[in-house]
Amino acid sequence: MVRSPCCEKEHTNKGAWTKEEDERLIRYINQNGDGCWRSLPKAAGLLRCGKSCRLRWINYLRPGLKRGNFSEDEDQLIINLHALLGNKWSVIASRLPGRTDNEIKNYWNTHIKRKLLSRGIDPKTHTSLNPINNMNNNPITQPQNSALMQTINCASVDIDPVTKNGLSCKVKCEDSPVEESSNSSSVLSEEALPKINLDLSISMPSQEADDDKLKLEISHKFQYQLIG
DNA sequence: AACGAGGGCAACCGCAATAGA
DNA sequence: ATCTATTGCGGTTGCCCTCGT
Repeated sequence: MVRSPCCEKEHTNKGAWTKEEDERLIRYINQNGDGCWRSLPKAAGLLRCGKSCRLRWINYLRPGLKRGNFSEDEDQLIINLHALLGNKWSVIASRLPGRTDNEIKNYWNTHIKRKLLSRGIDPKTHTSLNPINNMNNNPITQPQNSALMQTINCASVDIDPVTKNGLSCKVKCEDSPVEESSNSSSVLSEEALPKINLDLSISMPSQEADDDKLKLEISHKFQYQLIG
């Protein structure tokens, strides 16, 4: 199937937005609301592609955006959520009011990655760059017999009542006395969050599978269990 | 003061997901 | 159920600014 271009490329501006373009976009959305991005540029009198308008509005113009430096709490929250969700920037952004996925993605790539590396932590897997530490401290990524099915008991999961996403959870491997907690500081109060108990069965991938794949599988299983 | 390197970030691109006809 | 249009997401690019030499 041949996809049609999202806009007439010959007649659209590219690059940095001017003050006048910003004002036009804000004025139009204030009057008519956002959405229907494809027809918006023409209606608003902008020589921009709809995607460009959407991006500009979502990332810079819409009200309620924080801008400015990230706090230490936000740093930690991003790290925790990334450990749980991976590069799901839009989901991570939904947990940080006033921050956009693009902003968080940029911040991750320019600041947090380096910060974790300086602490000897692999930003991709969130495990120690020293393999000996991983063997001792991380039961989830610890190599297992690939023929076995390992059961991980999920003691409690905090659920966001709006998104139905799990915010944090405690998991414990059956054969491990150590309780691992993915500690994410929640915006919502503890009392506001209903708790559920569930059991997770996760089939451990073969030893040559990388940690990313494993995390993804776990994350997907969580989502499946919570929604289902 | 001039220049180059590196970092930060806004914006673009391509693809996947979703909506709706 | 299928096809097409549209939206949304994540990766990448490229410009601009700052800092070191």
